[in-house]
Amino acid sequence: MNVMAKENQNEPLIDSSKLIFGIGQVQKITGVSGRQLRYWEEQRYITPIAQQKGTQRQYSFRTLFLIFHIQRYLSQGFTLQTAVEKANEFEKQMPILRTFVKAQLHGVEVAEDRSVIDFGFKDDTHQQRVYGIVEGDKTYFEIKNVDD
DNA sequence: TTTCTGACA
DNA sequence: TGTCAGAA
Repeated sequence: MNVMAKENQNEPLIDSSKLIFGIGQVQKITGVSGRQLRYWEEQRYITPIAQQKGTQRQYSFRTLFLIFHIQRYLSQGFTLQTAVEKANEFEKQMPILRTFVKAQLHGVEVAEDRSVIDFGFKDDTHQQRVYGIVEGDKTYFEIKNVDD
């Protein structure tokens, strides 16, 4: 049997809601120009934190993340409109992925050649256990019977 | 110094 | 989208 490292509980996460970025920071982090950010805002693709008239824009971590992905899709050749749609779609998938991973990630055993991710039992019968194998760039699943 | 809005050889 | 101007 493999000795899995039980390193769950990622509780102490930073309050992403308190992470605010100025337009200059966003430019450096995402590579998106201020001109583009203002244009995207004008097109209502992104929305800075509610501010008044000509004050400096502030972006939430959530928005920074969205901007990052829009830029990522743009660099892949998609049009701005499509990039925005894909970025928003990805954001919808995030909570689903988070929920699944948080519930199914039982442990990770790291090794140089072959790392193993423990996804727990396949089902309620607790007869088989699912493992995700990572060998360099190669990844695949492995299901083992829990025969004692 | 940085950011804001408006404009366009 | 870049870039320049004039102001904050």
